[in-house]
Formats: sequence, C-alpha cells, structure tokens
Amino acid sequence: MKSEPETFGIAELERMGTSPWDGVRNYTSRNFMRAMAPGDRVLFYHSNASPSGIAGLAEVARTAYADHTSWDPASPYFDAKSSPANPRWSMVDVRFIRAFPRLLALDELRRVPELTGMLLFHNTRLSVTPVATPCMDIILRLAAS
DNA sequence: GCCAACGTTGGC
DNA sequence: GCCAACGTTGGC
Repeated sequence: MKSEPETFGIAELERMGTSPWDGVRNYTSRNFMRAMAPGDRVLFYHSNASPSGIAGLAEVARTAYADHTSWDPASPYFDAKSSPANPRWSMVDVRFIRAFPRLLALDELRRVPELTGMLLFHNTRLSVTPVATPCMDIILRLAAS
C-alpha cells in the first residue's frame, strides 16, 4: 500500500498503532482492499519520496468498510457521488508491525529478478497492489539483511 | 517541474 | 459504446 510520507508515512502509522487507510479513489485499488482479510500482511510503500520504496510492514486490522471521508465536503477526498446510503469507496484499517531498518528503494527492488512480476512495477499508478507470498518472503528477507 | 502512463469523463 | 480530452499519479 502506497502513501506519500509527507502526507502519511510509516512513522505516523507507528505513532497511531492502527489507522484507517482512507482516501483511495481508484476502483482497482478499492477492489484489492475489499479482498483483504484481517491479518493479511501489508508492505508500507513510500511514494513520491526520495527515494521511493518500502518502508515497513503492517497488517490488515479490519476488513473493508465505507470510507466516510468520501461524503465529507470538508475532506480533500470528498466525492459528490458517494453518500452514507450509497458509499462508493472503501477502506481497511491497517496496524503497524515494524519499520524496516533500511528503506528498500524501488531501484533496488526492480533489480531483484524474482520480483519483476510485481504489479507494483507494472501499474505504477495503483496505490494498492497485491503481493504474492513468495515476493513477500523475499522482500522481508531483504529488509532483514 | 517534466512527462509517461493510464484512469475517468462526457460528447456524440 | 467509442474515443478524445483531461486529470492524476508518481518516477525522475
């Protein structure tokens, strides 16, 4: 799951413990969130950063529910086509597990042959993408090395 | 700040 | 339902 660290980074999640992952306004990403189950591991990716990359590990704490920021006119994520009666957008809750001792930069990840199939590299505009278990294991091992 | 990729909108 | 125009994301 991607977030711009200037807006919401791994440090904020650590401070909060558990946080709603609100503001996703892309159907593909929303659907990936709807498919998540509590306990699913989440890689926290810092986008639009220098460098961008994976900053830590979290987990899904609550299955998808309506993203109420979508009908809040004061929210930057407001969507006039969403309402409490007809919520268009969803979010999950995410719980902090750990920050990696070092950032796994996009550049480094791209050079790992076993990871080349990751949707992260192929649809760079998706803020939520699934990670295959073998990729997850490789990444967690990289983070520990 | 530029630009490529791509999702969304809306006219027809 | 097509597709051009436009907006957004995100790497660099």
